[in-house]
Amino acid sequence: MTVRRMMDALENDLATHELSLPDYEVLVLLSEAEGRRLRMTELAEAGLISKSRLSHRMKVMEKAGWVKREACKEDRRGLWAVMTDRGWKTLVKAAPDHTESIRNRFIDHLTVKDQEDMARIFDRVHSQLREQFLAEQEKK
Amino acid sequence: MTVRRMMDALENDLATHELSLPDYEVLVLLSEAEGRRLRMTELAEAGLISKSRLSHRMKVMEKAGWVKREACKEDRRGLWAVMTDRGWKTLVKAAPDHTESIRNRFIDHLTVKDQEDMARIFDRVHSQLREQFLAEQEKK
DNA sequence: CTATATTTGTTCAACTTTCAACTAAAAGGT
DNA sequence: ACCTTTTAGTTGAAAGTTGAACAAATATAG
Repeated sequence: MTVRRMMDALENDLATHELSLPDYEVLVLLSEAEGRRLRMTELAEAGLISKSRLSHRMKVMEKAGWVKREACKEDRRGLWAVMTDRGWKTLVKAAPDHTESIRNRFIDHLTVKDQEDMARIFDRVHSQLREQFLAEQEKK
Repeated sequence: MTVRRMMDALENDLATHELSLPDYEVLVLLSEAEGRRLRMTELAEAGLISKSRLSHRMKVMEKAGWVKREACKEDRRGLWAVMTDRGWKTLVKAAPDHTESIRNRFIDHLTVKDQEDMARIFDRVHSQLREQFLAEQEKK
């Protein structure tokens, strides 16, 4: 419940920049990548979304001009998802507000110790989930 | 990211009972209510979803036989969302597994102190978000 | 080499969610 | 009483998501 409200609030704050949270995340992932580009599959996995969903989403984001898809020479099945300058600018403009809104709604209300506790706990849960996830994949 | 993975895992675990997380939450809310019934609007607000969404979802859940809608005498515009026996049974069957899966994927990996820390932090964030939410509503 | 299996990304159909428009009943104001 | 506004809930179209089926390219095994 808390988490849901949090997400809603962040989503809402991002809307000022005409971005949805999922799209924002895609841009962040690309921005962090070597050459601001990732193969579609890498991007989908990194973003924890399905290839199908990414494919659809890319169509929209491409039309909006934030990204483009480029053929991949090394593997002719593949495509590079590339962030455009326009996408970069949008992200650079949105990021400070987003960070600010996280700060406002979350971090500022915690003591330093709280933050450390959170980090520790999330780390633990995260690695646990990854393990379970991998184990469940195995079975297939 | 951690949160997303967590939700995905829980959703997945619930699928055994043919329930989605949102539907499960609706059932839980009804189960906790006086007479296992709530007015549509109350339910939507409690579940943090839109009335329209609830309306659509209820149609499906009604067809599945978990809930039904009853006319409301006091206010003839209104409807009661009522949990059926069938819904109750489904919930009773699913709940232990769901709890178990939360335990598995989350709680068991935390010390008692971690749990206390989490609770404290979430309480704080939650009440903060509620305040901000209310303040933002005011402006309209 | 060649046949088979796997991987990459897209597409289609079913379903869910959102947003704005709408009906009907209840409340309020004059 | 009468007219306006608000509230309850639904609807329909558009947008988003999912999962299975698919074509094309590559990798693997005999």
